[in-house]
Amino acid sequence: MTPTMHDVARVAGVSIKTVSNVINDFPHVRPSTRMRVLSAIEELGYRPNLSARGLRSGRTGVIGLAVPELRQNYFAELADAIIRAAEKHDLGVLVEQTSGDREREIAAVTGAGRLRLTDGLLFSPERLGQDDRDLIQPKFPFVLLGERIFGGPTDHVTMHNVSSAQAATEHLLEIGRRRIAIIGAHPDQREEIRSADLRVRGYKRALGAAGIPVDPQLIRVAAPWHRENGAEAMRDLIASGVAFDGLFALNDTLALGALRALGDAGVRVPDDVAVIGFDDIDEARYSIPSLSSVDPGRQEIAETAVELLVERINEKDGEAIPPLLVKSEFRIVARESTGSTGSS
Amino acid sequence: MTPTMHDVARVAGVSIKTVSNVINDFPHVRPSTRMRVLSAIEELGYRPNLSARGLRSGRTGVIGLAVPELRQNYFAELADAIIRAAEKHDLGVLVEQTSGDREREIAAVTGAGRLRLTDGLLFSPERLGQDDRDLIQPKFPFVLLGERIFGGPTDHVTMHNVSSAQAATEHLLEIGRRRIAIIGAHPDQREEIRSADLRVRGYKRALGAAGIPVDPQLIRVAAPWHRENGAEAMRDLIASGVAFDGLFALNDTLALGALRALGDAGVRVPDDVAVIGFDDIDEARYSIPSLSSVDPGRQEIAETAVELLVERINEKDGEAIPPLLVKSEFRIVARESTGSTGSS
DNA sequence: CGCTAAATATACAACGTTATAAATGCTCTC
DNA sequence: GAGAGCATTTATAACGTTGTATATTTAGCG
Repeated sequence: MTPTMHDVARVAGVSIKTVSNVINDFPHVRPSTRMRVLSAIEELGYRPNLSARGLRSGRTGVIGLAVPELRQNYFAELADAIIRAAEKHDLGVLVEQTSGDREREIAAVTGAGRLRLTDGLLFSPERLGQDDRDLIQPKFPFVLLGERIFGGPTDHVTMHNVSSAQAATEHLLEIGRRRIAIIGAHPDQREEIRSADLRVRGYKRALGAAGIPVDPQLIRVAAPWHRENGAEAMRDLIASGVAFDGLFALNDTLALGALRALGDAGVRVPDDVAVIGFDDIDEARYSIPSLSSVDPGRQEIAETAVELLVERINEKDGEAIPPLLVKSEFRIVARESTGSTGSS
Repeated sequence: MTPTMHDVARVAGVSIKTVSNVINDFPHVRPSTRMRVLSAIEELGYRPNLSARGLRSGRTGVIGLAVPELRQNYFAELADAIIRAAEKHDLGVLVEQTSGDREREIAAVTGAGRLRLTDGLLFSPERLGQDDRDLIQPKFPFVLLGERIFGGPTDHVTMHNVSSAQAATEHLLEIGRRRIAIIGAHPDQREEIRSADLRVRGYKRALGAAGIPVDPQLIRVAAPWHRENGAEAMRDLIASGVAFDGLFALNDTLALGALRALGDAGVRVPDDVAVIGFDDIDEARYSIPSLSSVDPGRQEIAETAVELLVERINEKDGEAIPPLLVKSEFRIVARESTGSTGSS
């Protein structure tokens, strides 16, 4: 039914290997022969069978991307960026959702699941944490994303959590805020390295540098980082009667929920409370008021991650390059919620 | 390096076909043999090579999903739902972004691109329209999504655009609004069947049934359906001085933009203007005020689409079932923007 | 011209799985 | 306890591509 190389070879009057050579841009093919083959391909509407190619060459041209859920804005935007980046390398992306399920995250790392069809995996965990570091011993090209696990044996692309959180806090300090609350800290103090703790550390560092004491009452727990939890944490904070004039929400989704709760309570933003989030999702530009945020360099993360993965895929067995840790550049985006009138 | 069926067969002391039989749950395998094979698989950490399976069986276990962009909330949620639905059928999903590019949409339909590795394609066009119907002659299992093209030769899953838009408009009428504006109509009147026109038709039908004349000044163009365009259309409408007390935005993104512009202009929602959107994206629940919307049955669309595709994939050549058109059930979700205080 | 070397094309064997058909083993029946 | 008939297992041939080794053609040079 669908034509194969044999059909093309027959029509063009050459051997099937010559067809293969033309398709793979091998050097020594006479222009006239190439022509003949190409027009036969055209005529028959031939397309290579990628399964066969994959079997023979050991490459499928597809990489896997394992994320919690696409309905979370941040991951949708990440997936978008990664698909674009993969495209430049002529790679397809098979998206797997782990739904924040521990077992499924483990399955993804161990290469169970569907991912046997892929040349490598980009993995962004949501449940696995630093304690699970030793689970990450993938037997295939692998790049870790996010900030839940550090020091593993694989390449890792992440952001400057501490310094960008510090910069966000400083942004609030610069506009004169002194009682800066934070929403999104993690309840479980045992667990260490994860975005929440890193960002809280940056917050404390900024306060410390400004000579402002840390008030534990201003550090509010919220997990997971969904809108409702941001709203709830803010309602609690307001109800507690603790005074504050600034808010650093550990991600934009929390910030949007908090914005909602502030609005409900009649608190004016940024007049009474200035707010900054983290992630710079599209939505931040359009909320009321528009939300200041930290752009963690998502595009750069995506491109770097794909490039690293491609390198690992192409790596010869011998030349084991040690695992790389790459951090992308961040940038503070000031909008209305911290008193900026610009329309970025 | 990675073990193959031969290795498993050797360890288990059976033939390779028996291993295959165990893996594929073939009926006639003695329990004791099955045990032996399974433990050999376990011991070696064997995983089937999907390329080889794909080559031999003609199935890859992967379907393609072509959407404009995941960063558009609606498509992220659609992709999320589709990946979940595909999982139930043990299928992976390769996501391709067409970026609203005509050529890329055509490439997707004609099966160019990476999609040769897939068993079938779910396609949600953004540029191709009714005029391009004849381009859709896919030579592989295919299900069309959305409402840009009708009457094609393939299965098609879509929503009740007219009646749900009518219901949305009626919802505004029921709370006493009489001057109902609409945002998101398409500028080009030549092109016919597409969400915008269908939804405008439902709007007109509702007004007609209520004996209210259609005021063309209340029908505002906006395209594409992004937040900025919703905001801009609303600013124009306000600036025009035309009186209105209700707004039906043709999707939630437009509505959120409009909400923003209304807020900026000091118009109270829902007191001065009641607003309803369309799509019921997650975000609608958390805007200020929360946004009433039409839930078009996204989950149902996703599940139906995958099921239809699976049926087409399994279809024997002879039994050509005629193309099916399926419309999912919708539901009006009333929130604050139309005066509802419930917290749905 | 004739010889060598390079350029070009070929035949055939993989890759790891599943399908086919045939072989073997087992359980009945009479 | 022999043959029928089914359950179980196997050997072997595909699937469509690319790599290797080899054959053939063309070009270069003295």
